[in-house]
Amino acid sequence: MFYTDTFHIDMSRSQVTDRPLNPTAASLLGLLHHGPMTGWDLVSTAQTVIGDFWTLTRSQVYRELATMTDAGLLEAGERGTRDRRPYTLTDAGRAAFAAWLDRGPDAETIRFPLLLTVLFGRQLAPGRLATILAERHALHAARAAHYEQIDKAARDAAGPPDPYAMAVLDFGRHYERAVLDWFAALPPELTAPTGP
Amino acid sequence: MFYTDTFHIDMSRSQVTDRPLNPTAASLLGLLHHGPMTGWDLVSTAQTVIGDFWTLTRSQVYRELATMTDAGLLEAGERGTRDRRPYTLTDAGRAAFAAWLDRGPDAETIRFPLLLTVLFGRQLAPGRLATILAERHALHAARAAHYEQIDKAARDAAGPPDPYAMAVLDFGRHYERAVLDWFAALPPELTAPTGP
DNA sequence: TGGTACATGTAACATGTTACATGATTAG
DNA sequence: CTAATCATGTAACATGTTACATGTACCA
Repeated sequence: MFYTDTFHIDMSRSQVTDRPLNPTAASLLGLLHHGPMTGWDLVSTAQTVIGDFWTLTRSQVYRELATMTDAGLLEAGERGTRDRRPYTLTDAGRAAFAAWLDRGPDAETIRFPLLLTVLFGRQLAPGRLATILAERHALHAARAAHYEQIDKAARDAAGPPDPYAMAVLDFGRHYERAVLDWFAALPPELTAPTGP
Repeated sequence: MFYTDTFHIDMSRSQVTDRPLNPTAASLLGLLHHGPMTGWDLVSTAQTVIGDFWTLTRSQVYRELATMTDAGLLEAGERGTRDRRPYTLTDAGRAAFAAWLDRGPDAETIRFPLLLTVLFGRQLAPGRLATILAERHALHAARAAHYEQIDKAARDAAGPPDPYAMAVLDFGRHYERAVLDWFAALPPELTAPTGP
């Protein structure tokens, strides 16, 4: 096999212990505080809970679970039906998460390809930029509406909402509203369907 | 040497031609429309022109320049003083850039580690989240002020400002203002220095 | 009994980051 | 002539993405 003879891979995995967690791995640990979950569960939970401001893929999740298990931060349970394998936090995992959380966040990275398009927009055919902007605008309007809807649902729910989760949601609302405002403030030269 | 016997690296490089450009590579092509530049020039130019919404590192730039040269999108000039090596757009490079630009932008990715910290904030020691938030707030306030300053300078400059560049700058202003608004709207439970 | 949704994982590759090595030019 | 800055690049690694392979359980 190709995999079994790449010994250095296992070496690097076993060294994970002394490297600081990455935010993706840490998030998985954070989610596992609610109880054992399988990779599948984690992917879908993460998607809904942090998916709006943090992307992760299935592959990544399984990889992080494997390395964190090797590092002793997680314990893999017995495979159940459909090969479901629950992962449980260990004390080391809990400690690693607490340490990560307390270190404070890194700076955010915004990567907004639309701004590259705008910056180089003069080189597009007349009207093409306007089309692109209109498409993007529709997308952000939909997202903004989506957030408002979630916000309303959370407010209408019984009992006081979790202020931490609400703060995160509120960021999404502010962000999308800012993007919409920006669209609205664009000069007609850029948004005119016939081009500048 | 280690490098010379990894033949497959050159293979993958030569296949770059038929894969679509990535936004980082495309941006370099975009910048090179103003004339030949060296890797160093590109790094510093990119830093100021797109650095606020697109990160790139020196290593990345040199790598992209090498692969794009192999793919025929660029032509490497003679090394000048201090080994400065200017890269020039080829017609193929111009065409590749135009095609990339016309395809329209991908969706943006926002990765905001602070939101992870907030989401898991309940697990921090009392007051710690408030401290972190205050630090971040200061940082964003500074950035917002910075943008306003650039905006003012651009407006005061002689001649009409480039509407494309202004639109990009304006996004930065909207974004930072949204972040500041979000901070201001956070509930006291999260921002109280003694913790919730 | 056959299709769809569930579930796990590897392989291969693309992109991003950090650290290191080397040398040229310029200012003092 | 020496320290700071300019300039290029490789090495090593970390992270992110896409495609592929495999099999299970449920439901019509």
